[in-house]
Parts: sequence; C-alpha cells; structure tokens
Amino acid sequence: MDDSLPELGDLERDVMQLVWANGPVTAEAVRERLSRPLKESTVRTVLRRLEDKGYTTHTVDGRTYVYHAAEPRGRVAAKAVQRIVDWFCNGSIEEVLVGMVDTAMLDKRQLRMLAGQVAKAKARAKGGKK
Amino acid sequence: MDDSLPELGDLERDVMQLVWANGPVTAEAVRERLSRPLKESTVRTVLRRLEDKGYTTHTVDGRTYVYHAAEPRGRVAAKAVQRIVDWFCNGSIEEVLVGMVDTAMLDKRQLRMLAGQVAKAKARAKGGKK
DNA sequence: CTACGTGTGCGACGCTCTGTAGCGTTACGA
DNA sequence: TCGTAACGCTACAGAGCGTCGCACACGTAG
Repeated sequence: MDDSLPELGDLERDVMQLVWANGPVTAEAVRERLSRPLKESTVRTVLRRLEDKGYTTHTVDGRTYVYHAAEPRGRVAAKAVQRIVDWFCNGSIEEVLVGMVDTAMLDKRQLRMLAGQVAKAKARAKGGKK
Repeated sequence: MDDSLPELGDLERDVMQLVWANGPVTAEAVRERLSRPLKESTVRTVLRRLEDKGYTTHTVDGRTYVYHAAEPRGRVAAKAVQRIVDWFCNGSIEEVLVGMVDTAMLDKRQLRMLAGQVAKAKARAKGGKK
C-alpha cells in the first residue's frame, strides 16, 4: 500500500478541504472559495505541491486541470492517526484509544456506532480485500 | 484545559520517547540513550524547547536539571489525534474512526476492548467531570 | 582565595518547508 | 494571426528544527 503521506501546511490543508468538499475542482474554483484572497498562481502551486505529495491527482479538461482527491478524507485522516500510533510505536493503538476515551473524545454512543461500522466493514472485507 | 501542543520534529520526538520511557531524566541520561551521538548542548537545547512547548517540566537536583514528562504519552497521542479530527473539523470523529476500520487499523477485538475502557471511564467520569 | 570542572542558558548558522507570487510559454477561439 | 486563459517553473522571505560553540555560575580541591 502507498502509505504515509507527507504532512501539510495550513494553506495546503484548507485547499484539501475544498477539494474534498467540492468534488473535483479547478484552480479557479478553489481560489474563489478560499477565505483568503490569493493569486491564482499561488493556488496552482499549492495544488501542484499537493499532487506531488500524493494528496491529489488531476485530469485535463480542455486546457484546464481538474483536481481530484487521491484518497477520501476519512482514509487520509486514518493514515494521519496511523502515523501518530506509529511514532508512538511501542505505544499500541490501545494506548492511544484509551487516551482518547480518557480525554472524553470518545463516548459510548460513538463506540456503539463504530462497532456497527466494524461489522459492516468486516463483512465487506471478507469478500474482496487483499 | 491546556490543549493543543505544538508539533514536534524528529529529534524532539525521539527525545520525548526517552523521557516517557525512562522516567525523569537528565540531559546526560538522554544523550547516552540516544541512537545518534549528539553534543550535550544539542540535547539540552532540545529539552529546553520541549519544555517551552509544554511537553516537559523540570525540577532541579543540585545544579542538575531533571526533566519530567508534562503529560502521559497516551494523553499526548490522544491530543494529536484530536487535532487531526479538529482540522478535519466538520469531519466528525466517526468519519475518522470509520476510516481506521476501513484501513484495517482497528479490528473487532480492539473495539471490544475499547468498549470496556469506555464503560470504565464513563463510570469514573460520572463522579467529577465537567 | 583561586583555578578547574560541570551544568546551564543563549545566540547562531544552515537547511528544508511553506506561503505567496511573477514570468515566460503554449494552445484554443475569433 | 493575435489575444487570452491555463500552465509550469523559479524565486524569495519567514518559521521551525537540528546542531553547536561559548560565556557564565557554583561547588570543591589546592
């Protein structure tokens, strides 16, 4: 698997959010929705860097680049978490999870819901995952 | 609560690991256990920066500084995760959790164990939480 | 009292990453 | 053929991090 994407800066993060939120987008589209008023070249540079880092891919429509998220948001977030767990290394996922519960990030409801998702994913995976 | 600690660089991370692993430590102690051979001043600088960032605190023993982890590892990891969830913002914890399950980071067993922890924490919290 | 060793903080330098652009180039559409 | 709209490339300044050297205290042996 293609793991461990490089970290992102603030602007890059914001842009990714837009990419995820508004389906495939063009540099212009991103620029328009950005809170800060930036030059197009700036946006393009960011988009390109994002692609270099493996966060996006682009297809060409006429002479316009259309950027797509390379991976769904949830997956990327999961990888980020994965990395945390990794450098916490010896620290098992459990340790982190416990920490989360301890910090009241997770409550019973979410856990229940999670269990449901697990079951679903499990079933799905049984069929066609590697 | 004092949330959101600054991010750490590679060396800083390694040092923190040592601090967590080997109880309170002195700069010398850290230096000795570090994989890379670094000058003491380097280690001290890192330790100091770590303290600035709020990851450690120090007490003085004679004229030697003894560094302690400001927060347990699990808690810090949880906060890191929290931050991911935050900048994923709209993205609820659920989304991330689902991503984890999807990436096979979490399996049923861990979920079950987690549920247990939740219950325990819940009970404890019932008494004195906000 | 003085000189030495040990532990400390501070300031610095080089490198990489990130935000932010300007510019030169190229391919349609009129 | 020319103007315009995209694009990529190169640049540049500021921040963060890894790495130190150096000057300054303080306790202790002469």
